[in-house]
Formats: sequence, structure tokens, C-alpha cells
Amino acid sequence: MTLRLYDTRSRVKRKLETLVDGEVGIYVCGITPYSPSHIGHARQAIAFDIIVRWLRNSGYKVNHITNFTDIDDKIIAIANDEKVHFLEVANRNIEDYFDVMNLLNVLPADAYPRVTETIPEIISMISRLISSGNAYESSDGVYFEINSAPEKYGQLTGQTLEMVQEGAGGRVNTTGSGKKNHRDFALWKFAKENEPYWDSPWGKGRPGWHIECSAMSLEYLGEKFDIHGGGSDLMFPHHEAEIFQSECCLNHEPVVQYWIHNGMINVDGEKMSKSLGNFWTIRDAISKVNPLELRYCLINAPYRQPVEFNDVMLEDSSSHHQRLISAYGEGLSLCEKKSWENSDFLKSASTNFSNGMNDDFNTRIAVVEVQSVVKYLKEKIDNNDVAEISASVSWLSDFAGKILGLLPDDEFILNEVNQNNAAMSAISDLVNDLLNQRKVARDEKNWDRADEIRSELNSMGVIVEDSPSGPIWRLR
RNA sequence: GCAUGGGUGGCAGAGUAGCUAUGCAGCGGACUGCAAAUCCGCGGACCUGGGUGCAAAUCCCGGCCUGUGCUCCA
Repeated sequence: MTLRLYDTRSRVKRKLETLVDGEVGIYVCGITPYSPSHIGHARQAIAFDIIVRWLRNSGYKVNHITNFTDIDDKIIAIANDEKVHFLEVANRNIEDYFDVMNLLNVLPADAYPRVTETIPEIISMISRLISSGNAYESSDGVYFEINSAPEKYGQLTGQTLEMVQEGAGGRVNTTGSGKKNHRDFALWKFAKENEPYWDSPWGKGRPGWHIECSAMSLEYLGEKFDIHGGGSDLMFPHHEAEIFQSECCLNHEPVVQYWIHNGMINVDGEKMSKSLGNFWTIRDAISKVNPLELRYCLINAPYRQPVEFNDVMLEDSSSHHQRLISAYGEGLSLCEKKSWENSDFLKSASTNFSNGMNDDFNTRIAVVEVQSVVKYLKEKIDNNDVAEISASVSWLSDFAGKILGLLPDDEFILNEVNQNNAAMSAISDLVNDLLNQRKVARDEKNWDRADEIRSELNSMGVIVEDSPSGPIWRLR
């Protein structure tokens, strides 16, 4: 089965055909680092992380670029409030981003260009747009002139020039005063007081919001590239602005072969936002569950759908993930990993997994297959079927681990298992003694005493379960 | 208002024509002194009105509801 992906511009799933055979260039709009990262950033990063992992697994050589918009109004405002340099604000949030992404097992992109390190390229692009007649200089900046390429309007959102004109109403006054037309957007903004700036042919200032992505994608991926991704909230105006800029500057279309957009996070049915007070930072979430459990939660819906997020969902994912880890860890401690190719069950699970992923990266299908293999593995552990245990562990390592990124390192897991074993052996004499006492009580049908011992063990952190072959105990 | 998605069982969430989605929750059973764990089984859904088809959750048309975008946003 071939890989198909949904392209926002053509609004259909299309077979992936790359510009260079066997290679994929992908640019994903990154964050504006004005505050610590929230779970929306996590969802996006994880979605594209898995997309990139799957492309690589499918044999593509992937060049994955994600940027930082490290200069913008909010960053400047915060820096001025705190009386620090704006890069201090940006840098600390970028550092936080890398920290949490690492915890979430998001593999690093191949490059992380930053606006403040791309100024010459941005200026050069603006110059080209001016000379091609697509941009003009005015009193407060340089603007892209929509009327120079009206046919490109609404490529991603289906809106027409007339619609926005009608709907614009009262907002016109609030937009840049030097615009010829309210739909024009800024390429270069002249510096006001207390604002950082760079020199340019038009005066001191800084880039507008959209131009940096056009410049950076051109710089890193060239005049045409395969995939451009980002949050669905960036379709308008940001990505439409990019289409104007890149295609007019480079004088061909399309520059981007496939546009893909991830859905937002909903909390109680509504988009998560600061104003609604339903806002979760990544740190908030991982103070409740471990980061890989959060990762599990965020891939529970296909990347394009909004994902429901709340305490219940988080707890649910947490217990699912724990099932995965405990079965995997137990299997791993029992035997060496071996190829799963000889197992009909696992081969069919692989096919289902791959078909799901090849159909626009449907991680929901992938997760269902992981769940079914976990169930299978537990069954085989109970039956002591070593061949299938080692094959299942290997399968999970490949699919739940390498592709979905849900597993910590084997060493880490084994270490946990060993630590657990060590802790258990340290108290085993004591526990066994109590269990013997409990057995005596049970034989005498002294249920009160038996339950008393069980709750005593429980308060020590020992969980006792009676099985047909006698009591089994483990640590909480 | 315009644009663009979506409406599937208690919840989450697949599935674009015919064949059990799945998980959690619920119910019943096995096993248990009880509990837990595990296993087996069960029930229950396709917003609505038309249309096309031998056959529709799935395609077409209308309606209703709803998310998102149209302003900074992953």
C-alpha cells in the first residue's frame, strides 16, 4: 500500500510523490517562544515527529526543518516589562521547549532556524518582491500587495477577496496605517520606540510575521519542497501569506507540494485557550502523568482531528500506557527480542498498523494494533510461549517504540524491572512470613485476621492477589 | 454573515456501500471466604428528511446542531 496524505490545498488525500525520488523535505512552522510550551505545541510536535518517523521507516531520506519565530510583539512586550533583552525571553522559552520535547521523546528536527539568524535572507526576499512588483514601501513598513496576485487568495481556506473585504468592517482601522489595501500584510515593520531593529534598505525595523517562513524554507529546502506543515490555526493568514510571498518571489507554483495541518486541542469541547481558562502547559500535564503517557494521550486521535483533552482522558491514557510498559518490560526480562516475521498474528498486526499509517498517518489505528499486541503478549506470557513472547516484544519495540515513540529505552525498562525485583527480594522474607501467617488464618477460616494481614501488607505497598496456585504479590 | 471541518453506543474514537472496529465504563459468568487480577460472554450507535442502489453510518440533495477560521495563535 502506498502512502497517501491529505493536502489542505487540494482538499483530498493524495499519494505521496516527492520531488526527488526517495527524499522528503518537510518544513513545519514552529513556535513563537513568548511563554512556556503548552500541550498544543506538544500535540503538533508529536504529530510531526511521528510523520517524520514513519516517512523514514518507509525508506525516505527526510530533511525536517522547524523554525523559531524568536522576535514578535509579545516577546518584545514581555522583555520590556521585565526590562531584559528580548532574546533572553525567547531563549529561555526555547530552552524549555527543547527540555519538554526531549521528555516527550520527540526526535530533534534536522535544523531549527531562527528569525533573528535569517535577517539577510529575509531582506533579500523582500527586495525581490519589491522589484517584482509584489510589494511596496510605505510610511510604516513594507507591505505585500495582494492585488498583485489576487488569484492566489484563499488557496487554503477557500475564502475570496470579496468575502474578507465584506467581513473586514471595523478591523480596517486597526491595521497598518501605511497599507494601500487592508488585506495587504507586512513584510517589514519599521521600528517604533523601544523596539529592537535591524538595518535594511528601507530603514531600521524587523520582519513581519509571515516572511520568515518563506525565507527559511527557501534557505533550507530550496525553491520547491515537498511538505509544509503547521497548526490548522495557521492556515489563514500565515500560510496563505507564505504562498503569496514564496510563489511571487520565486515565480512558480506550487512551491509547496503538500500542505498538512494538525488539529487543535479541545478542553471540554472547546479550543484550549488562555482566555477561557482551560489552558494546560506541558509542565502542567507532566506533573500529573509521565511524559510518555501524555504522548500516548495526544496520539489517540488522528492528527487532523481535534483531540479531546481533560483529566479523564489523561488518566485513561496513563493506564493504557502502563499496561503497555508493564507487558513489554515483563516480556523483555524473560527473553531476547527476536524477529516477529514468523508470527502470523504479528504479521497481520503489522499490516494493519502500516495500512493505518499509510492512510494519512492514522495513529488511532496504529494505537489499536499496539493494544491488541499487548493483549497478545500478556496471553503468551501466561502460556510461557517464549517464541511468541520474544517476537511480540520485538514487534512492540519496532512499532510502539521506534514509530510511535511510546517506549523508553530497553535499558531503562529493564532497570526498572530489576529495581523492582531488588526491592521485592529485599522484603520477600518479611512478606512471605506474613503470607504464611495469612495462610494459617485462612485455613482456619479466620477471615478477619487474614484480611488484617492483607491490609497490613497493603500499607507496606505490597499488593496481594490470590490465584488458584496460591497468593501472588507485587509492589504497588 | 462568509469559509472550512464534524455530527457513530455512557465516554473516547476508527470505519466512505454488503463482513465483530477497538479501548474504557456497564451487565452476566468463570475463578474467589471476600477483594483484586485474569479470562469468557452480553447489551447498546451510526443527527434528521428525502433520493440513488439488490444493498448506505458510508454516495447525492435539503434541514438542524456543532467545532474552527475570518484578529495574535500549534
